Amino acid sequence: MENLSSKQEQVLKFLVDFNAEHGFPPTIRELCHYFGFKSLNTAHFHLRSLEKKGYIQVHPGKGRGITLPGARPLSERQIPVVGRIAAGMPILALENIEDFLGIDKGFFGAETTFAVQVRGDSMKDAHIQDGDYVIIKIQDQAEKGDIVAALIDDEVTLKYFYRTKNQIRLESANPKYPPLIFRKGDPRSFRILGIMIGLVRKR
Amino acid sequence: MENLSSKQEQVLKFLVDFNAEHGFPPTIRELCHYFGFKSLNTAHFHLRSLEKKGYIQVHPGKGRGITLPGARPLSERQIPVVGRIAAGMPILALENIEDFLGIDKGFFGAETTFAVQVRGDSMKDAHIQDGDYVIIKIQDQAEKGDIVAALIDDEVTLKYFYRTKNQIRLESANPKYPPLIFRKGDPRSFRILGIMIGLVRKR
DNA sequence: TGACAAATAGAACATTTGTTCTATACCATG
DNA sequence: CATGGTATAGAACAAATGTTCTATTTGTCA
Repeated sequence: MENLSSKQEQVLKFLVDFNAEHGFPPTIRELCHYFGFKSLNTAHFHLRSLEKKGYIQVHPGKGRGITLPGARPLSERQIPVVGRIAAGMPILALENIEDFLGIDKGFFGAETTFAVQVRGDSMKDAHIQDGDYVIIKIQDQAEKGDIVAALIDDEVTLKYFYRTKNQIRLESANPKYPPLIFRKGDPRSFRILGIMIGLVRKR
Repeated sequence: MENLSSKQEQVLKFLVDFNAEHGFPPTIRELCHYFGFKSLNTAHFHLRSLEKKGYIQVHPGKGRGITLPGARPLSERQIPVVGRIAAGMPILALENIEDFLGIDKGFFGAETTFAVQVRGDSMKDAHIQDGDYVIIKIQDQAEKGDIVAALIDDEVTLKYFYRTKNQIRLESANPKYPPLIFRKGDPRSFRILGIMIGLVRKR
């Protein structure tokens, strides 16, 4: 992105601050007033410069029609909670999404993430409780020892991942549950959805 | 807060969505258009109702002058991470705040919250790991069995809380650590900061 | 020095946007 | 049945806001 002059930076900062405080952007006149400009055109000019450099979006003719970066639809900002995944569906198909967590994507350090709510105590030795939301970074590869979300038939499971030459082993973090072993030709469909990068617990 | 009629809820949702998508609130006419209202007054009326019930703020005379609930400066929206607490300081004094978690206050169901990052394994049987952020709702009372954040001298500690007639007992969730007992006249200063209502783990 | 971008001023004008007043209809509740 | 909250329509008007055009100043860079 092109660099900003110091004045332009000040203007951008004002826009961001104003927006954070009021919930809507300032008018051109408010901008003028804040900086003591005596001409509307001065403010207008700065807005156009900022737009040309890609820092903001100006919507001609609309009052307070300024879009600042970071303004995206809620559904693109929050982490979706995925329930049962219909066979063949992409993970993030709307049909699979039960809810959203009020947490910015990116908070956990990855943009393509989803969450699953854990049921049962099969991961208790990894300090994952019944009801916890586990944050999964979407990727189809995993390293040994990763906690992965895997899709077995149309069920999402959370397990430790291990692989040897000719088999994949999924282990629970609870000795009560036996490991799941997949060899070539296993009739169950199997797919890695992603690896665990975080956890959220309410209560 | 007063309850909303279903129509009012729809309007509020539209306001929130519109704002998230564009970065500024809609005009009354845009509201009309979206819902197919044929009179400006219909939209105007809904805005006033929502304001009366405390869900939004309308700024008379200002174009797109609607402030939605989540519109506050970042520092007022995010959960502060508190480190060491200087003696006598209020918990949320700036001096005590190390960082912010990119999570809306209120996500965990309480407005006055803070987070502490857990060190050590003293709460491991409660499925709380070294490095986890524990979300604390600020209050100076606790019930037996609550996990509380307590200030002992100027150190923040996380423990199970129990009290009997004449003593307070703080237990770890790890048999390795002995309980802490407070009786009247204990030379250490003691204060409950709040109770645990959530947890966030990265990695 | 000439060219050019950044910054600013002033003013007229066109649009967009909010306000207010008057009415009507429906529904629940006492 | 009267009352009050919710929901809606229509219209005239007032205020807020964006647009555009013309100029001037200043500093940088070739």
